[in-house]
Parts: sequence; C-alpha cells; structure tokens
Amino acid sequence: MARKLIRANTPLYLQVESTLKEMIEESVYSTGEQIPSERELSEQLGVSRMTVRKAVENLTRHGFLERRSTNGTYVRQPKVRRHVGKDVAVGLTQLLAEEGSVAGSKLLRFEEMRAPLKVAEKLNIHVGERLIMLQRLRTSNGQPFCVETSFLPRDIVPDLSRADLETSAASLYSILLGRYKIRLSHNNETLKLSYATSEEAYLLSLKEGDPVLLLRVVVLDENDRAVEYLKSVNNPDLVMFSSASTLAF
Amino acid sequence: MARKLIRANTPLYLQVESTLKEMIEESVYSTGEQIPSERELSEQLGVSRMTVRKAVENLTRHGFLERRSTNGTYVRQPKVRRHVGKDVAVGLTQLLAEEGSVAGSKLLRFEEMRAPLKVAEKLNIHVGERLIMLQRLRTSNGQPFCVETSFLPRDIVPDLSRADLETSAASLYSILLGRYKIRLSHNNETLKLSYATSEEAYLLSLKEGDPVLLLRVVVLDENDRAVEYLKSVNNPDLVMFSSASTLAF
DNA sequence: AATGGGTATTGGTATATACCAAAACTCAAC
DNA sequence: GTTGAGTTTTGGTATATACCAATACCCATT
Repeated sequence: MARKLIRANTPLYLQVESTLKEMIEESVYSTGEQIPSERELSEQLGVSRMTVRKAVENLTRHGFLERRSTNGTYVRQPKVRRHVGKDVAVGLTQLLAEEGSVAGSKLLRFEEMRAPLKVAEKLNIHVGERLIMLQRLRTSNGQPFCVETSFLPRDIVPDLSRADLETSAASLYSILLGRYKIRLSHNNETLKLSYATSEEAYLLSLKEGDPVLLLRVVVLDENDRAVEYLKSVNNPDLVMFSSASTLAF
Repeated sequence: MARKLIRANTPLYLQVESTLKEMIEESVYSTGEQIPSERELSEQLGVSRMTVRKAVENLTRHGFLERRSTNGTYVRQPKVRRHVGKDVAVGLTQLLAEEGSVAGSKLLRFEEMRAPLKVAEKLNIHVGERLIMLQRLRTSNGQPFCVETSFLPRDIVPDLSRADLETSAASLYSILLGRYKIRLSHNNETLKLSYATSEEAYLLSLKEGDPVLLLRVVVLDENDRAVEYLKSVNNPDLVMFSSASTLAF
C-alpha cells in the first residue's frame, strides 16, 4: 500500500499530500471511509508524523479530508454541486431549493434597533430610523450552510413579528410579497471572500478563520426603495449558488 | 514589548495569534512594517519557534501578514474595498472599471480546440465542435486580480484572432457586440470557493492553495444560444464584484 | 444482555533541534 | 566608490519526542 516518495526538490509534505490526494481520487480510500491514523501513515510512508500532519492539514483545509478528534480522519464527500437550469431565473431564496434538498431555517435573532451609519447608507435611509434586524441560520437537508442577517426598515413591515418567522416555513420574500404586497424588482449584490468569525464557525461547523463567502444584497422595490439588506455567510463546502441576471450592456 | 500569555485552556498558538493580531490592530506593528523574526518572537514570548510559526501561518493565511522568504514577515495593507453604485447595473466586464481604477488585461492563451464534454454541456453544443479557448490575466491598476478562461464556439466568431485581443484594450464583450452584432441578453452564473492552483497562484501572487473565488458564467444571446463560457479566478484581496440583476419572483 | 471501568488509540498541542537556500549584510581588497 | 567573497539572518522544511483529552474498545463483573 505504501507508495514511493521520490526525493525531488519538492517538499516532502507536498509529496505526501499528492500521494494521499491521488489515493482518494483513485478510491483507494473512498468517500466516508477512514484513512489510516497519522502515526500509521507516518510509518507506512517513512516520514515523521509532523510531516504527515502538515499534509493532512492542507487536505483538510481544501475539503478532501475531515478530521474528527480522538476518532480518526475521514474522506469527505465530494462537494454538493448544483446544476443551473438555463433561462430560469433563480433568486437567492431558492438558493438550495432544488434537487430534492429540503430547505430550512432557524431564527437566531429578531431585534428592533435604530439604523447605524453603515446600514443607513446601504438602505438609503437616515441614521437612527427604526429597523428590524433578523438573523437566520439556513439549512439544506438539515445541514447548516449559511448565516443570514437582514435589515428591514420598520415602517415597511410594521407588524412583522418574531412569530411570523419562527412558525412559518415561508421565506422572507414570500412574506413580504404576500402580506405587504412588496414586489421586489431588482437587487444589488456584492460578494467577497472572508473568514469565519467564531460565532459563524460554531453555527456552520467550521473553524474560526476558515474561508467563507460573504454576500451583501440590497433588494429594491419598484420605486427603488431599499427593502432589505442582508449579509450572509456561506459554507463553501455545501453551497454553490447561482443567479440569473439581465445584464445592462 | 513582550505581552503576557495567559495560561488558559486556549492553545498557546491561538494566544500568540491574538497577541500579534492585537499589536497589528493597535499599530504597534504598522502596515508595511516588518515584524520581529520568528526566532525573536519565540524568545520574546517565551514559546517555541514552531508555536510562533503556527500563529504566523494562520495570520498569513488570513491576510494580516505576508511572509517573504529569507527576508522577513511584514504587516499587510488592509484589503482594497469597492463601493457599489446603487441602481447602476454592473456587468462582469465593468468588474473593476470604476473609482479611477485602470482596467487592463494580458492575453495568456489563445487556442483553437474541440469541445470537451464538460464545456459542451455548458454551451449546449456537441462534443468535438470547434472552439476558441482564450485565457486572460485581468488587472486593475496594474494589479492582477483575476484569471479568466473563455470558451467561444468558433462559428460564432469565425475570424476572431489572437491579434484582436492582444492589440485592443477593448473588452471581449465590446468586440462581440461591435463586430459580430452579438447582443448578450442574459447570463447564468455559478460561484464557489476554491483554492488556487500553482499556475493561478503564480499569476495572482498567491500561494498555491490560497482561497480564491471561482466563477462560472454562461452568457446567452437573444436566441438562447450560449456564446460564452468563462471560468475566472479572483484574487480575494483585490476584488469584490457586483452585479445588478432582475429577479424573477 | 447490560453495565462499568480500565486501556489503547486518535487527533491536538508544544518543544527542542537541525539543516537548507536565498537574501541581506559586512567588510576587506581593489 | 565599486567589487566581490564570506558571514549572518530569514523563513521553509523535517524529525523526534512528549503529553493531553476525548473517544472507542475490550473484557470482567453483574
């Protein structure tokens, strides 16, 4: 089982990394299976445990392996992929509502607050205006994949309550549309790479500092009134989202 | 200068990490400046060099520090941020064409080829059809931020040549529109977190395995013919892009 | 069959040590 | 001043070792 490590001028730990990656891709170790312990690998490959650790650490960070403390290291399932139906506009709400996955969400926070500067700028309102801030943990097939924080001007959703979001499985969009007749016309998104805070890490089963996608969306209604500002953090291993847009060239 | 490391039940390397992060935020070490060498820090803090290394490694991965081999470790400049103009539809081409930044691009590859399976599926054409594959390194103010790979069915751009892309600073979109009267109507994007290959790392001044954004776009014309399929890798430190879309609820 | 306690195993942390190559620095020779 | 050879410093790699806490496992007792 032990493969040769060629003494090239590539670092040993990279050679170990490639070796393990190959073995995973060739299904020598298949999905979900446990790979040999660090101590075993170290012996099999004739390198120190710390070198094996460095290789395993990298592969873990890159999603090939998953470590379970005091238990073992396992081959991860290949990342969930989505196929994007052509021509079908997909909004953020339908992020994962396809391919038989069951979308869920858990309300983490529901607070009334006054608009701080940054949010006010985004929503084009005045600092200090009344807002609802709500935070939801969104799941796909029970798997948390995204922490979403929304800011809604209070006057647009005057009687929206915590219970509305706790009880109904309905999306925020359908509530806005159904109850308040708010028809969202277009939005504005920015996106960047970021790193998980400790809280996000806990919610998404990541480690603090793991890379995540940070998405900011401002949704506008027909009158270009901003009705929502949300910031969401996505688990990169689970989510891959799409949007169809009409580009203005 | 040496700060106390509290013996809590948090790992030492995390304590070192926080300590250094604080000192950076308090500008004890300011932007661009060199921090003490690993050996010095190890002595100052009373921990082993390997422990310091682990902390520095994390901070490097998270963009706070930058290591220069045989030279030293430096505090990184805070990441570049973009403001997104409200209501203004921004296409991919205009990715960074704002706020006085000068967009540039360098042609890396221009090849004729036959469509492999994966690309054929995306473009909704047959395997083996003639394609142009072109790859560009895109820059903003001279800073590379994105590697872009495009696939164009040959019959749509019959006489597109390498020179067209080498000489003109014009975007691919404007060439398509101007010369071939191809009006792009909508697109389809998927996006996920990925890790830089060695080539991408070299082009974008990253390290192999650094997190990057991977973007796949299929652009369609009015007849829903796919005219472009591009896959781009973005340097997360420089780019933050936006798109305005009309959502279909 | 169920319980419970000891033991081995696992990944996580931490240290001390050693050598390398590349860059930076020193300083004498010109 | 400039050159150039030698030394020092830097991060990068690699090993051997040690201990920890939590889990899994085994096996005798009930």
